Amino acid sequence: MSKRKTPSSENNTNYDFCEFLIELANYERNVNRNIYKYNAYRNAANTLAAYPTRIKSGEEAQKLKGIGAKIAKKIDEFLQTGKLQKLEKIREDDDSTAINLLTRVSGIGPAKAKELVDANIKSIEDLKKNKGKLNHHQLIGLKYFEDFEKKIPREEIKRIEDFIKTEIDELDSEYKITVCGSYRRGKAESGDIDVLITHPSYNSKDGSKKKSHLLKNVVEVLKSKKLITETISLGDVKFMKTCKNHSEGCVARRLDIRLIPQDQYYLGILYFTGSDLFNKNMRAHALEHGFTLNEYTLRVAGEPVKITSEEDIFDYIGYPYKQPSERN
DNA sequence: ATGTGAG
DNA sequence: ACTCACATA
Repeated sequence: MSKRKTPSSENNTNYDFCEFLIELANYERNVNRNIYKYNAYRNAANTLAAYPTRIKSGEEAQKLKGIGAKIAKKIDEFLQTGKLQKLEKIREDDDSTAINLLTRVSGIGPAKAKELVDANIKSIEDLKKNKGKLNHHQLIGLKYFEDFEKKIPREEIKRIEDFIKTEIDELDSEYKITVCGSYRRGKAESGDIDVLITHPSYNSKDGSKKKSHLLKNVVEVLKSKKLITETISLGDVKFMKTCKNHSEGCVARRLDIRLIPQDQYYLGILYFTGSDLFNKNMRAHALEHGFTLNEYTLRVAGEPVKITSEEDIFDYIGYPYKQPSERN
């Protein structure tokens, strides 16, 4: 999974326009720190992505909501020349490419990247010479810069899954463990490993009770067994770190472990299995039928519905059940 | 309390 | 879209 989101893609006759608009949007956000222009370009891209027919001129596009004279002009230029002067310049610009590079380091976002570039730190090499400017998370991102961009083969995740299940079962057999994300959707490779755990003693209703030890204990075991080698962050419910798999030539991986209250487990699994687009569509369907669906609860008229399986959620909102592999 | 970053 | 963790002030 990459850090940047690329939304509008398939069966979109205006895909090429959307592409350059999104590139411009990212430039405005990451380099100029102008969130308004960013939103304007994103809006325009979404409008064009939803438009059923091929746009033939800027004039035609300008009739659409969110597209004004400036974007219309760019569409004309793109139609006539196949490219944009402005984008060509941006792609050549030193600071702009440096910011795009630095932003690929986990923990470095647009703000930090800009700060670094302003201090004339523009490459991974420069970063290594200026570790003092980085926080804990960013240091790990730098250390494993290459590793974290490598995809994780399905078989490796499977081995890690089995390992975690075995070790945790030994710790406390009442834990339930599910590996979600694209792995659960059956993909041959994934960007990271997303593990959801729950325990019968942890319920969203017993509120104030601190249950963080349930997550910490798991992390401790996996640390002692050398699966977890570094911790990026460790909160009460969410935990991210890197793990090394000895048999895989020591590539560091991102492992994300979340503790979910038992009564919200299936909603969590649904949410973290994705895909993003699938979730979006399913939530939209829920809304149309008077439900609200999020990561934690399914509600009818504000009242939470009791869920005891993933199928339950589909049943309640009248959405045809889809196997994880059909949610791509 | 606020900004940042991740997912 | 929304929430969480962390680092500052």
